Amino acid sequence: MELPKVGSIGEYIRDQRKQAKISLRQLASQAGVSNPYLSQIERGLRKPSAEILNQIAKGLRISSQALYVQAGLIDDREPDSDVLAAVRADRSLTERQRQVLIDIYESFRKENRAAAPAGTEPAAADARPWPETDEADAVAQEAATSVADERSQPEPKEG
Amino acid sequence: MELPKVGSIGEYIRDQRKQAKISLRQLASQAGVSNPYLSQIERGLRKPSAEILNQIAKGLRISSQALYVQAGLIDDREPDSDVLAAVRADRSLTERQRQVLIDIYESFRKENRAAAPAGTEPAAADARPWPETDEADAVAQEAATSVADERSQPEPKEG
DNA sequence: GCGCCGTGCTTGCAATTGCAAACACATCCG
DNA sequence: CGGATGTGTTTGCAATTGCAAGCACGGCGC
Repeated sequence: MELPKVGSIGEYIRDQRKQAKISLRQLASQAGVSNPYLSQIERGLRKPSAEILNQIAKGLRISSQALYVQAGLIDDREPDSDVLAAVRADRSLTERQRQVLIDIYESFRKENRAAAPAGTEPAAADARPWPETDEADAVAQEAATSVADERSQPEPKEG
Repeated sequence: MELPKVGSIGEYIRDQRKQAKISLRQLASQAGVSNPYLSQIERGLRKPSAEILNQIAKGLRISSQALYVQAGLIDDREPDSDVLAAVRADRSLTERQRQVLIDIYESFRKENRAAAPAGTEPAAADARPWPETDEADAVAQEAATSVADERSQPEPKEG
């Protein structure tokens, strides 16, 4: 149970690198690791240490935690929808914004439930990076802008 | 220049272990690492990998992130606000979806900061990513910690 | 044709991780 | 006293990390 996980982190890194449109050597340079080693990491042949992981995260300009989670190093047993709790508890959001976030989140989960029946992970290896392609994406982007603009009628912040 | 930093993480682990009132061997057993190796880690003679760190965190019943921060692997002041932490930790999302949610959330907050600077914060961009309102702050803290480690957390060791 | 620069991959190799076994030192019990 | 049993530590050693050097393939200018 040790190598398969490494594979996922490798795929994830490579995916993110492709998304950033940079070469392996370039990322290696920015991350301060050697090119061949990064190559091996991406192909799941090597298991990078936390330090290397952190460097790569910096080179990719993504959160180290995202990488750790992907590497299964933070995957404690609370992967579920604490997101909803956090969103509901976030008072810096207007009611409308909150509802949008909840809506989007739930639509995502619904989507994933349909795609991945039981216990299977999404794996994030959709090869489809950032641009909107799915319905949910488009909806989300639209909702984000439209609702964000709607701040002109702020809510009383405290019921 | 081999292990200057490691000392702090070792001390931290030993400190936490003492606080938990368990022996070195006991923690080693619970964490699934060898006793001598844990001894060396605590004395800063060895630099544990992320996996080992994670296992030790589990053995100590503390959040892995706390250890990573101590190890200087996250010291990068990553903006970890409640919702963001929850979204990042949610493994039921694909990376794409995660990015969308994060993006939307941040755009909301940005809009709100521009619209209602509830307290006139000068440059909270680098210091504390947390909200300003006392109430909101408390709630957010609660949400964040509950997500970060659902189990009991005796003392987060204020840093 | 040839050389040059760009990509990613393979190959040894020093340095390090992480462990099993054994050690030193206490404490407790016969 | 002799011997368990507890603590943390030291000592080799296989396995692994991470790198420098070099390889193979491809595109571009001459």
